[in-house]
Amino acid sequence: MIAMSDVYDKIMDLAKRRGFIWPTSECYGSVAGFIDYGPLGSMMKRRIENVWRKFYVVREGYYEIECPTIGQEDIFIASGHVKGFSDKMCQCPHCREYLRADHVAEAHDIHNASSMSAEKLAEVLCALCCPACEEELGPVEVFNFNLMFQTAIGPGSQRTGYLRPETAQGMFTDFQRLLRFYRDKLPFGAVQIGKSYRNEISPRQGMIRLREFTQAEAEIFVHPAEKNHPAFPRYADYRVPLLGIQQQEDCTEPLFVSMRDAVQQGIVANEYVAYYLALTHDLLAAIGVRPDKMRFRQHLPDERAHYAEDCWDAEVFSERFGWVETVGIADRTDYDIKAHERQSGQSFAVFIQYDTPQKVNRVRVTPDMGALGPKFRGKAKAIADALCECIPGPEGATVTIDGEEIFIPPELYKVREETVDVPGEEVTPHVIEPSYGIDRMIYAVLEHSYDEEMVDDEERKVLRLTPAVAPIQVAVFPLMNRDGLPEIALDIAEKIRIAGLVADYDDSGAIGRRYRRQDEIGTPFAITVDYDTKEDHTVTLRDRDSMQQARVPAEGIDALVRSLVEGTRMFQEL
RNA sequence: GCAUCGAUGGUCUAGUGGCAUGACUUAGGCCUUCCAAGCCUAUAGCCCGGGUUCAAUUCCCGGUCGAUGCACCA
Repeated sequence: MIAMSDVYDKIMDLAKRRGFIWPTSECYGSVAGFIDYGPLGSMMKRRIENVWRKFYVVREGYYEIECPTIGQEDIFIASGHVKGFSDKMCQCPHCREYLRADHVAEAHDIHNASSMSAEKLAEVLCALCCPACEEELGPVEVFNFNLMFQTAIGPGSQRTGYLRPETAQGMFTDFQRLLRFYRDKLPFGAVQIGKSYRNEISPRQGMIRLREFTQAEAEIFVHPAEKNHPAFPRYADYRVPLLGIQQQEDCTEPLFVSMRDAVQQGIVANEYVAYYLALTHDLLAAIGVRPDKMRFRQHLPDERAHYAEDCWDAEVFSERFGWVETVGIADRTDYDIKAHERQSGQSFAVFIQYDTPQKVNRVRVTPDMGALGPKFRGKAKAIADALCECIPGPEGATVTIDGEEIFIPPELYKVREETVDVPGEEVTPHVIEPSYGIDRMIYAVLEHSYDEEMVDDEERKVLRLTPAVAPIQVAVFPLMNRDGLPEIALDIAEKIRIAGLVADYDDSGAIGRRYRRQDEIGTPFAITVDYDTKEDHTVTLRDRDSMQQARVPAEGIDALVRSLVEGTRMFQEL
């Protein structure tokens, strides 16, 4: 193994040269925080997204939706992004440093700075010194820097729109439609894979902090009192490294426990969260993130959103960036749904029918409108409504209308005690949210797959991508570019393409060079047509990782490669 | 955003106030019977804008991108 000191540089160099990732619009000089996926990168990204779909859409049955990347202001008022997704900042007039206004104040022992208004903060800051240049700040303007990209919808008197900072809101705003789609039953889930946007102040770290990035998010709506995942046994014995609050406080190694134990011991809040911790571990491993470079870190109480019951980040270790948050898994309770109910004025409740209707005794007041009407005239309706809500005493009932207490004698209404059937109840669902950063997953896979080794005194660069995510699954070569070999090879490549795989045909240069080209872009298998092929209709099949070759019949090679790519057969068994 | 440093074909690199090196890669050809062999040929470059100068890739200023530190990271 060769020293991987600057593995990031090597990967980004490879990614640029071979068409995985490019700086965006290079002819105009690029923009930080934006990247282009080249031909191989796009294919790899699509394949990673498809692995994700296999887990969430196919297996979990949470169907995918697709919402606009631009949303109207109400959405983000409800979500809290308009107000909360911004920082109060100011600029030092002396050194022109941008400062977090509340942080400066708090550094000078001024409490509650984060809850102060901009005006109040400016007042407080006036007498304080800049932490950068130590000059007195004096009168400064405190302004909000919102991390959302703002835009205008339509011409003329325009409505404000924002580029979404997360895909999640689409699942919330479509909640009522989704509920009907799933025929009014909990639990159900919906997912979305798409672009999100955050106007980061200073994006660095290449593709780790982007201003436009791809998220894959699932919102799973569950009954608030039923947080046991129906398929929990699937992962009950699955073990993942958990860096809980306790381990972080004690600075100890992650616990390696089964999901069953994690829930029983109260490390993880409930089965749902635990289930998606395990599923995430499973999924990341399936795309090629190394299990020994993965851990799940629980949010500490002060970094967790106040409404979140439990929150974990899947972190992936990078030689360059250390532990990188790649997936967030949170129990967001009913916060989002309640917020959209308030903002939209609509009910997002779910009516849950009981197995058998419950018998409930209750007192029912029936106002005698024939008597109330003539007596109270305009107030009669309000009094009648109030009577229905109150519990009358033996002497009569007292209701309050517009602050005025009115006594209603018993002869103006009837009281009946009755037993009614209550068929069910309305609940506000809780939301379990696994949220994946696709771009970071891609980077992690590239970094964990990159390898160098010496072969015959030459450095061999190889991306050990799992076949499930490799952009090109098989290469087909004629050993010589003559004697009818290219025709046979082209024919094989065509058959493989018909079988649904991406095959790269290459007849240029020495055979070893062609193998190396494919090694560098992670193509797991290569087929070479040689002179024996003409005699006995066999070809060599070469395995990228071992560089071993097997002689196999040309007939059926398409099905064989397909099963190798799908993992139903292994090369070593050939 | 601030400070420091950097930017030469796709990649790595030499060098310069006056015709810009070499290697690798790539493409075409010759050769070649399984892991970057060899030979011939070709393509391709001084980050962008302004200034100084007869002349700027080179010097100066501004910007972009990248690295590092600070700040920021719901």
